[in-house]
Amino acid sequence: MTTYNSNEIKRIEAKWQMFWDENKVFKAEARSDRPKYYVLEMYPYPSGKLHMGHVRNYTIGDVMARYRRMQGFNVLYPMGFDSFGLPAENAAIKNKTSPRVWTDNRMQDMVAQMKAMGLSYDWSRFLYSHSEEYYRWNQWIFIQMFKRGLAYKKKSLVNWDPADQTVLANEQVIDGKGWRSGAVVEKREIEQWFIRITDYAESLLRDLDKLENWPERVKTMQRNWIGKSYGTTIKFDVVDAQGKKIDELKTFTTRPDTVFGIEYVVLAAEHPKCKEWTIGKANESEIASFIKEVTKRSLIDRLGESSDKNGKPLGVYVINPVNGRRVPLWVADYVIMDYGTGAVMAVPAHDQRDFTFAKKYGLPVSVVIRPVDHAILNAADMTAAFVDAGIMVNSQQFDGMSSPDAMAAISQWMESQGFGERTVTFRLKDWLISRQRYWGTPIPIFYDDDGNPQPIPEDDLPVRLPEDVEFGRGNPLATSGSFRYYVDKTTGKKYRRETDTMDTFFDSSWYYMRYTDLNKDRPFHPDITNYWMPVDQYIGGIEHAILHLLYSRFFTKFLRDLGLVKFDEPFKRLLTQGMVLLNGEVMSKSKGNVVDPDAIIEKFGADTLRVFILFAAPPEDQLEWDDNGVGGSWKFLTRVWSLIYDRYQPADDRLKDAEITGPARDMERARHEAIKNVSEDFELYKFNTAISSLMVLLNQIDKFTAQNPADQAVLNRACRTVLLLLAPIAPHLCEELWQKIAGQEDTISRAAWPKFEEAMLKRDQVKIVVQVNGKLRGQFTAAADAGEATLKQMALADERVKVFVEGKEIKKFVFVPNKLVNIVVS
RNA sequence: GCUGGAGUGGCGGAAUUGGUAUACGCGCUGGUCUCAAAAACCAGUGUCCUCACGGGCGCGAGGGUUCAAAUCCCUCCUCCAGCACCA
Repeated sequence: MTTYNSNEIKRIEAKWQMFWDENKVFKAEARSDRPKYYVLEMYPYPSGKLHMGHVRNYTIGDVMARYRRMQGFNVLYPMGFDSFGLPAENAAIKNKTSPRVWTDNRMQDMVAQMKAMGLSYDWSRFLYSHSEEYYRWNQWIFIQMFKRGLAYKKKSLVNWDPADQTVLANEQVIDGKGWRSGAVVEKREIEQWFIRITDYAESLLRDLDKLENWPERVKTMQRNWIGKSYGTTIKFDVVDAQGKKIDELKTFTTRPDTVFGIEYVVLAAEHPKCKEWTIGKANESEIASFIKEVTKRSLIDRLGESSDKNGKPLGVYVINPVNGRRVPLWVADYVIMDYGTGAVMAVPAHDQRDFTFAKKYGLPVSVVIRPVDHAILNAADMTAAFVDAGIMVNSQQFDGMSSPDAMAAISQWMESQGFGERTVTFRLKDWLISRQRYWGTPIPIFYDDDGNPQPIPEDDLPVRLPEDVEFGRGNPLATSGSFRYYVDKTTGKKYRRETDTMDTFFDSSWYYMRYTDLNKDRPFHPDITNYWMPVDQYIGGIEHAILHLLYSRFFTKFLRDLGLVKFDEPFKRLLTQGMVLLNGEVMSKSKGNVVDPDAIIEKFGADTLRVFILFAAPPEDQLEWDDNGVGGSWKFLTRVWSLIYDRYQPADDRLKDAEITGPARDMERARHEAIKNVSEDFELYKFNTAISSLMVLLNQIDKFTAQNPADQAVLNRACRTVLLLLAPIAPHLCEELWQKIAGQEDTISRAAWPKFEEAMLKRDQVKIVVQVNGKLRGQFTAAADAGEATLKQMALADERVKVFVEGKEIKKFVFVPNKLVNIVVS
């Protein structure tokens, strides 16, 4: 017998990886009578090498894919790369190469590692977003959005790095400086491209309810992100110091019950009216410099931990429409322009922010709701705002009402009076997709003579990334001689071209549909895509809970509205795997606490790595790396190897269930139990307990000795079952034994998943546990399905039980069939 | 602060239609084999009392419901994650 050692493993694993590849074992059928199943992992960024997080992600997906194939599904299980993005460009600058060369090399390395892990991808469907065939259709989708008004350009305040000449994301600004250049970042108002995802806010929120097999956590995060709130928009007359009406202003509130307590109204610094209303006034320059100062600070800075609030009175006033009171208008840094209307009615008595602000600037506080259990709430004594529900006071006809009732009554009344309107507001903002960077999909737009954006004709797609560019000084596209102009083919006229590229989240919002049909002449074929989609099982990190998963849902709804697809949610079942930790900390290169998957594969093989990563923790939990645990997984596979080698003997396996008796019957029952447990666990991704069930079965095999040919047949069955159940988890070892020992001709990857029979799980004798007053006092074996009377008699005959029952009155006898009895005594 | 999730041996974790708490694995202890070590194999391993038989106590804390609670209810504590001046 060959021993299962490092060298042997390398030979076996390489052998089967080559076999799978050459025989296209995992190729998905284009059309099939079999039911389809689409398993997908979030495609990775080609960072260089696989880390344990990838290993965990792909191992889970691979087990699901292999399991479904064995169950008879036509499985689609593809892989690709999210290969555009800033790191490639930075690496290219650093290493004096092109982003394309750098990226292609990284991808090649990672594909080799994926193959070494034995992942059963259909490599004929490989894709990557920097291929022209892919980004061409990215551009096409963008144009469809543009044509329908969903992609638009608007001025927006962004982080500008003056050294690198590019816009930076908020995450790339550290302590007010660019992360790479170290230059102090400026705030600039620049025209940017946005996608009107807010048009879909309502359906993105509503359809979360359809996603029964998504983690509650992810759905909650998306709900919070979309942030729907019901409230009232109130219209105020704006008057000057003399009381003359000069304009109107709208505010949004979720607390219409507090309108009688308004003491001032605040505008965000970005609100255009701040400047307009102070032009030519004495405070014009004071206000202008305040606005400049506030807007200069980054959003993170402004809304950070500090609860310090700053503001200035504008010198104009508004009239509260509910009681005719004139209150001052302020500008302050605690109001956000892009939520609601950018203007807020301030009620210091009943909102903590307004309270803090009012105290700081000596503004009055007036109570309009009192606590239910206090007759009075005195504004002078308040140290914090009263934000709970209560009883209305100082609110005219609404006095005495409960504040929740008043909320409805007041908004209704304001609506009938014409100055209020019930409104729904979302926190979700439009998606800024333009980047002043090279390594991304060029936005397919040119500007006509009037400067209006026009789509590049679809015949001219793709808008290719030029190769003859210079890196290191801002966006190479903006300085490229060949790229900057679009030439109309028929007229020969030159137009200025859009030189921004797209956020890579745009690329990743539909790649899962592209896998279903990689034809170069279309993004995908509706019929084929409708066959495969939605993705039945999607697996990825929780860090994408909002961005990627929300954008993908949006794309799906958009493409459905275009009539291209028939489904409206892309991912039926979602699994978010937990992080891999070392000594309680997330593995990261910068911390230097990484375990290299290659090193583990080198020493123990891919199968051991796969077993460990699945066995160490349930997939959604954090996983603590443990070298000893890896040793345990290794030992388990070694036992499978040597035990099956040792025990499997050619025998006549034709055997009727009825002929199986004695210890063989127990062996056979253990086999059926294992099939049941593993199958059920796989459905719920409980791979850790599935493996433990396999260990239990293996222990049973170890204990069982075959006395005759019938026993041997039973033993052989058990051995084959171990291989079949373990095949999705440790495929190389199982293929080898399946062929070599069990003498099977076809690959185990195509073998049928075993079935169990309920009848075989039944026992003739069952263990009955005896409790006295709920405490465990004894146990005995009885015939299955024995009646209450029999069990009572047997329980009372137990010596230990007697001690606790003797001399006492039996008040009650509790009986759980085939499980336990409980004798209740006084 | 809001939202979601979780607290079980020395460790990773099982067990939730209420019914033998700690499956499976790691570690540890003892043993077999060996000149020795490693590997492998066998036995033991919640805790306290007891030579032992056996018993008390044990699933974050406290209470409750029940014949019976890790599981259901109430109050509280701790940890993790996400969001956070959203009006």
